[in-house]
Amino acid sequence: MSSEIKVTVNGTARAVPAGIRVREALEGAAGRDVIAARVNGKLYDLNRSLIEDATIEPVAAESAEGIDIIRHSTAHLMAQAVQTLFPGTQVTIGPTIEDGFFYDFAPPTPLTVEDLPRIEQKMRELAKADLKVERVEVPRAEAIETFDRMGEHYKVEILKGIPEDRVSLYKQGDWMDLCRGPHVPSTRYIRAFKLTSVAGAYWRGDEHNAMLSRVYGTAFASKEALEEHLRMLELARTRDHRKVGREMGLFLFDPIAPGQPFYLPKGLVIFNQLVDYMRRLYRRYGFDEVITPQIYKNELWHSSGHWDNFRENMFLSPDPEAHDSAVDRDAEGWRHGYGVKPMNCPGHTFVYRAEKRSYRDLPLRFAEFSRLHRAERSGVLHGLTRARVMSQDDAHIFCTEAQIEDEVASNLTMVREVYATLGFDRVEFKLATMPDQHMGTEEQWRMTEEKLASAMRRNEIAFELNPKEGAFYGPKIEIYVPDALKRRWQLATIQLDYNMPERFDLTYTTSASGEARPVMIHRAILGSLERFIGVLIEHTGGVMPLWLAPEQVRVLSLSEKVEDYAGELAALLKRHGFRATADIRNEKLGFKVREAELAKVPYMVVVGEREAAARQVSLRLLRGSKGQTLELAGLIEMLNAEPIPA
RNA sequence: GCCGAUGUAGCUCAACGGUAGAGCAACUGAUUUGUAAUCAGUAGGUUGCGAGUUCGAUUCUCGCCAUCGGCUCCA
Repeated sequence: MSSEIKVTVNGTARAVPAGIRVREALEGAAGRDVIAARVNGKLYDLNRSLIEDATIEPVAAESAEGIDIIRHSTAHLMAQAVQTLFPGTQVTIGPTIEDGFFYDFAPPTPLTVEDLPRIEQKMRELAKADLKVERVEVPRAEAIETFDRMGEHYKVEILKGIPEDRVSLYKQGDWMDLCRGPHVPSTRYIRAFKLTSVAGAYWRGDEHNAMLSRVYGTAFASKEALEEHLRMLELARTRDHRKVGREMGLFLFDPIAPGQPFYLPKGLVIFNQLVDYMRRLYRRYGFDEVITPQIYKNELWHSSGHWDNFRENMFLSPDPEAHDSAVDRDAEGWRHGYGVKPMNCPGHTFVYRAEKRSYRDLPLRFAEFSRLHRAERSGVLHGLTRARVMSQDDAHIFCTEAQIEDEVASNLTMVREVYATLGFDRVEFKLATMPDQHMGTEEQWRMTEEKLASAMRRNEIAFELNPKEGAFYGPKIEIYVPDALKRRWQLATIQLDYNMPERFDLTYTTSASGEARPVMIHRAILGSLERFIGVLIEHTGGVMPLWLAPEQVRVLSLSEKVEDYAGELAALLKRHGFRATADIRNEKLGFKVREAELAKVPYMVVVGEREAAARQVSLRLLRGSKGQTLELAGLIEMLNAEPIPA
């Protein structure tokens, strides 16, 4: 090894002594905001020594990589604080996540939220102490011995699973952790963080393993960025659909029916408007709507595979006519009993089989909005976004192999149209490919995956791969939508299914008078109406476009004298097809305006004696302009001009 | 289901080992109102449910139910 190496920074190469630290090698390029560096493409600590020629790029704290490093270092800082405060606590893993980090601990007694302020305080002390973060490489066997001596059994288990002979340890003060790195040069670089919650989490995500205490937190390069993030979280809290739904009188939940919403009149307006919208699209895109039974004999679920794969999530009932309706679900009474459908697909195969199908009939597109019930485990319920009953804008397309691409392409066009209409302007697509457990040959899979990819390319859709995440019966396109609060939701999916047609022995007559098996495409665009409405409420904060607004116009009367005029106006608006009400209560205008604003009524129409005399209205828009005076015809015209998607 | 927390009036919250209180909402009355809360009064609770400890439980303990934050699963 020569005693000099060549480093290239910002395109300028120079010779430096071997063993120089990255920070020194960067020289002037390392400003105060640089926390790490990319060395020959790999992330390095600033404190790490260089032993060979290198091209070095500084990594700024604010960059995506920089923030990730800060979060990881903050997780370490937190672990150090926790182990200092709670002796006997073992550390496990502490990765960064989408907008923060967590660390799983095995403490003598579970951590609680009350512990967070103390932990944060200790973290601040440790950060202030400006502990140098040092990387040490040791043989794996030595690391195992070290952690074993420390009583860190989880770390030992992790180490045993690492293939490399040498591993890196990070030390700060008297604390040490196994870590790939890189990290900030010293704890002083960690200045903007907040611990957000504690939760139980299983070791390695397996419920058979020990329950650990997971502490979530977040960290940013600057206090300002942290505060911005906390503001977003606060906004998310105020927009929580469970809260907004109650305030706006859209739906309610009651312990008498866990996980199932009671749609109140106003909430059902939104539901029905969405369904109507999809029905209009179905006419244009060639879908036929059907309604299939809600409750089937369990023979169906045996055929479809749901009995084996989905039974835990189904509401089952013994045969009410059986003499012995045993409570044991494996007993005969249950096997020959009934199950409430959790999906529409098996039912649709019967619609397909209603006639002998020919290639000329295909593609057949059956849509259904029926309610589906799934016995979700109690701990996962979450308002409308995770319910036990839902209606999907579900459809199953039966087509030939050759038609797959066209059908998928057409549905992708529909997906984009729907999301653009509903105000989700960014949509992300992923292609989930063959999982390890799958039916059919690898060759078939590659071919059909290519069809899905090609359909996306035809729509000029850029997509990522989601390797091995397809269903066992076919690949799928996963569609993600980020909402106004920067959270990603998966609502829509398009899935190919070779399994269901097989199980129900579906066939069609080919042009050569032969028999062939159709392919089934499962697809939903809004996904479940319930979840979609929940997401829509949080996306919009409850402020709906006119066509979705439960109450579109509210006429606010100024005094008893114009009560009749207000009532007449509301009636007129209703005749024109609008959802209008009149607020003729004995209250001041300011009070009525406030209530209409809180109810998020898009159009407020104020009438006093002036307006009544001239047969006009004074218009106020939700969170917008006020005081515009209009003739009645002008008002109707204005309302009619609002877009209603077709 | 598992871990942690919570459950008091329709809603938001207070109280506390000694017969539960406020604001908003509701109802009644006064006020007749000009673009985000007019005033006064009335009514409203087996403190989630069930046990236990105690002279006495909303308060302490246990079980159940539900909810919240996660795990897991998924639309």
